Amino acid sequence: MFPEERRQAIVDLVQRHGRVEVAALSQRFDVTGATIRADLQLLADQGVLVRTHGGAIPVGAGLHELSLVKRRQQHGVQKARIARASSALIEDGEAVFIDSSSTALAVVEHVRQRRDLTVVTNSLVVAQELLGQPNVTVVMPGGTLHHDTVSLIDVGGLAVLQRYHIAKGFFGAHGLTPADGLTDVSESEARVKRALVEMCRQVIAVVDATKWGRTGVASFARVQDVHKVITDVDAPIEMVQSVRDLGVEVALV
Amino acid sequence: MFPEERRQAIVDLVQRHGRVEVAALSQRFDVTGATIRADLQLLADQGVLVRTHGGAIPVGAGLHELSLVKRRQQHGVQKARIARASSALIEDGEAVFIDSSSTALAVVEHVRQRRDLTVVTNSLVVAQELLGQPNVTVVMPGGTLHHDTVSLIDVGGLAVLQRYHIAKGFFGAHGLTPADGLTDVSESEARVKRALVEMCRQVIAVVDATKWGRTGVASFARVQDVHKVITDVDAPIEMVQSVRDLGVEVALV
DNA sequence: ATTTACTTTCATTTGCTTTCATTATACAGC
DNA sequence: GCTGTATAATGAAAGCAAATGAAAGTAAAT
Repeated sequence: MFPEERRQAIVDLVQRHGRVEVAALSQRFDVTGATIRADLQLLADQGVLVRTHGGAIPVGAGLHELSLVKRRQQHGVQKARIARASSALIEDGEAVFIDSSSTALAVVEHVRQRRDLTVVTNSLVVAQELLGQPNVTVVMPGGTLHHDTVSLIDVGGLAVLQRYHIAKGFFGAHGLTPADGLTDVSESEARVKRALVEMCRQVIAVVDATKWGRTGVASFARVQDVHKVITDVDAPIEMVQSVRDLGVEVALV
Repeated sequence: MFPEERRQAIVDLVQRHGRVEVAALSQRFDVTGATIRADLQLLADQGVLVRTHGGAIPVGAGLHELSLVKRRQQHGVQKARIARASSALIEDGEAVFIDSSSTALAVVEHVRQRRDLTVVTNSLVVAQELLGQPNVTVVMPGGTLHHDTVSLIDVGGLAVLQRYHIAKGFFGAHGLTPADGLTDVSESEARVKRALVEMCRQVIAVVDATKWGRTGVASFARVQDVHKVITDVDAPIEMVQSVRDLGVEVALV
């Protein structure tokens, strides 16, 4: 059995059974726990499952609200810094896109002082945050509501955005590597982002240090498609360098 | 059982049962109180529940509660009755439209028990309420966010809905008269509703008694376009009669 | 000869329990 | 209504066993 097959089998098991244990898996596939742990690590990095002590559970097992709150709290300081640096790029009167990642969400808090802004977003949370900001026009694409990310995913719904000229797009990501570019955990999510990357004159990636070197299941932008990466100082320096070598500006805040 | 699973189960319990006790939880999961307390601490820190002496109680999700409170302020009893009667018309597996009026919003509360429902709505509040209902697929049109009604208004964005066959549409209104039909307070709002009336096989107007005889600035449906009016017993009887004379079913609840 | 897949070893971390001093709650007596 | 006391809940600290990640080693494939 190839490692790939084993990993696929693990994914199947965790989906179908709701949980897997390291010990059980190591027995079933006749490998040691260390190997299983490596597999689980890999799959967790890809966002396919969630690692626990002693095993793993499927992604999305937790309430969406829980995960949103959780994600919002994690790395709060770095996110706030990244968000502040990002919002400094926004100019009055522009149209910008803000995606449904938690890092991009943090950008919203800083757009309050801008005037006559148009914010395009597929995130209900972003839209909600901007409600009651009379200086900001919020535009949303149509689509089906995705429970985990609280966002609309449907490429067909993007047609309504055609007439807007979006100056800058702020994209979060599950992972960022020089080779795979920006990646996300689901193909459907990635499909929308891919289309939106096309529509933004400038693509700005907002990713904290933990995202570097991680690869999700679906990529939505190559590094060359990105105009600017905003990340924090903990980002691995050699990876930052190779992204810079590809001609992309990387800001460490 | 993994710690994550236990915590998830605690969240489920506190949501469903309204309260949990440390002693009961520690017995149920076969761990000591100290462990349960640590779990509750963690969940309380995340804002998922509120800690009390001896246990915990649920916390309503921010806007969720807000909208609930708001909704119950005015004509609560009538609206609830109208909503209950309306939701009785919905059948499992259907696609229905629910608009952004407060009366239509009340219908949402009753769709929880339906299976495999598709709800089309341009209201962020409706979408929000249905989040976390795995049995309901939420579809939204694209558009610009209207601050007052918290809804998306943009006829262009409706294209994404073309492929859905919407069985029933529940429309609130600012006013209803035999002559002017259903009217709303803004032309832009009415324009969307007009298009949506076209798309629904059955148009159901949900209006409390105060709406009868009132006319807003823009009408979005003639009385003949409506298949059913659901209102309360306080509706002026002679006006109800003239609507019935036009061949429209009027239910007084 | 080099890469890939895996195992073994081991110091560290995690999750949990137990113990204990402190604090909150309930309620009986005034 | 108040107050003191009994009872229960709490958080902190210490201890323990299982799980873990990192590193070094082994074997097979290319």
